[in-house]
Amino acid sequence: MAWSTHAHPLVRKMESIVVLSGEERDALSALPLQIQELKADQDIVREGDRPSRSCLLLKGLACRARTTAEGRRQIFSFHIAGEIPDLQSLHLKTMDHTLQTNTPCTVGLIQHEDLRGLCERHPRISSAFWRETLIDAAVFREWMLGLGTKRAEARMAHFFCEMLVRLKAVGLADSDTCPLPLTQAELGSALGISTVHVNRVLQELRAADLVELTRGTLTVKDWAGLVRLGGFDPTYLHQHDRMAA
Amino acid sequence: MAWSTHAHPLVRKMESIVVLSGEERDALSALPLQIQELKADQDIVREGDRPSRSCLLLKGLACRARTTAEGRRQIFSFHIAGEIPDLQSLHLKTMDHTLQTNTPCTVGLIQHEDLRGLCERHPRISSAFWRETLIDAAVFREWMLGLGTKRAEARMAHFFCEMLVRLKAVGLADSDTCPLPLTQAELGSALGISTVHVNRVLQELRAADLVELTRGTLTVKDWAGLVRLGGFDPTYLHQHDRMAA
DNA sequence: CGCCTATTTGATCTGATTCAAACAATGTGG
DNA sequence: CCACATTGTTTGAATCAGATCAAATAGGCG
Repeated sequence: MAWSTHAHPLVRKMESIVVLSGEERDALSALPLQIQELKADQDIVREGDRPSRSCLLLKGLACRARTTAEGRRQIFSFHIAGEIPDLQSLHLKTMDHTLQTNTPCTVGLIQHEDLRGLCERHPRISSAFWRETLIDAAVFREWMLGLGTKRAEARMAHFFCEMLVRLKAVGLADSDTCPLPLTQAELGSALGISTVHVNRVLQELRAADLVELTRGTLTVKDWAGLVRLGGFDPTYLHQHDRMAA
Repeated sequence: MAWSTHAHPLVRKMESIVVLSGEERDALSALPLQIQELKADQDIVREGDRPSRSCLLLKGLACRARTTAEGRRQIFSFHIAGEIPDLQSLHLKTMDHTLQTNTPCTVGLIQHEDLRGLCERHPRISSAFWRETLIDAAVFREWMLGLGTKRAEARMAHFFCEMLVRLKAVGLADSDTCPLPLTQAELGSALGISTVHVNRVLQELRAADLVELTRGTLTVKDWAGLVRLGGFDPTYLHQHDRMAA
């Protein structure tokens, strides 16, 4: 049964994307992982690095970000268990941004040569990885749309929608609440607004009885309202056009 | 000699990324293309479509964009000859944005099955395609950084730098001038600023003797100054970490 | 020429930033 | 267990980048 939850987080994640054969599942499980425990706010790979391995996130929240010469930071994406946020380094030698933890994390480092071998022997796994990076890009575009065209409340609402949907997809959220252990400053860096403004917008959303965000937990009180305000349409996450076997 | 300019635009583009064997070159040249001539401002693939082929741009300027429910448009990227802007549709069934022409274009449509066959038989071509989509994503991130953290002048300066560098890389620009047939409205949709503001910022850049932009031609008069203003660092274009043979 | 589209200019308004300070939590060492 | 330091949140006031609205001007082009 291709749908079984599997102990290995990578297998579980892949099965949410593509139907795996037993052999493929085994190959994924057999990937040598160098497990590492990281504290919060630590860099995993830095801009300019030329890494020889990629990082499978096993536990915790991480993000990709870059800082301007003027010291302004933009967070590009957040990443949760099962994802390989720097899979791109398999094909792009030099990191053009930094991958860092937001919370304490457990990661499994995978040698690029192992990944390459896996991709050679299992073209459909290769395609699935490729696909993952394409979805990343789709999320970037969606955020761009927000940054370029929407005001702060809409961006924040959209962001909450996205995180809830993504976390639900991997079983890390129930229908209306999920962990979201971010400071308002981090939220601001992701949404492209100042910390002060994050605070005020958050109060608005609270006052409108759309969401509650306290001590690292997001509670959605009015999903339909949040979706409307954020202009959220989950198509871009491509969760439901799974590839055939 | 792997470096020769090749008649086939796709081969030329690929050779700027990866060193090709003769066999690989032949396989690329042999791809069946359905040539099509398009007028300016025409949709090539639309949001929601489920295309069975991808579009190789042979001539002209195209862009990917999406429009908000409120009618605001964000351009995500521009594409030039040799690129396959919707290569992603090979692995993401449903289009989450629209690909459209900015100028009259010549395109060559490639069946997905042909691309898949090519990728199966030539894993290094597959990797190079993957890599292309990863560079796309890197460009998205760079634009996000601009949208989220930089002011209008810097964004515009950065954009001009990027276009000049990219066009130079495929021989469509000389050292300080390149075609850039965009209206100020289109420029605004890309940079996330209003048309009126585009005009004013453009005047500033002109007054500072950084660039000239007239009748579809960009002339850079002070490259160093433009780079400084835009905070432009071409690393993210990954032009120089070409993959080995 | 007259039409349409693109550019330019001016005046006004507003979402969001900045600066500054108060306040609340959370954690640390004595 | 409290005092203190640190980090995160909240509030207020002033300012600004850029949007919006409206109208004038300038180019193409059939």
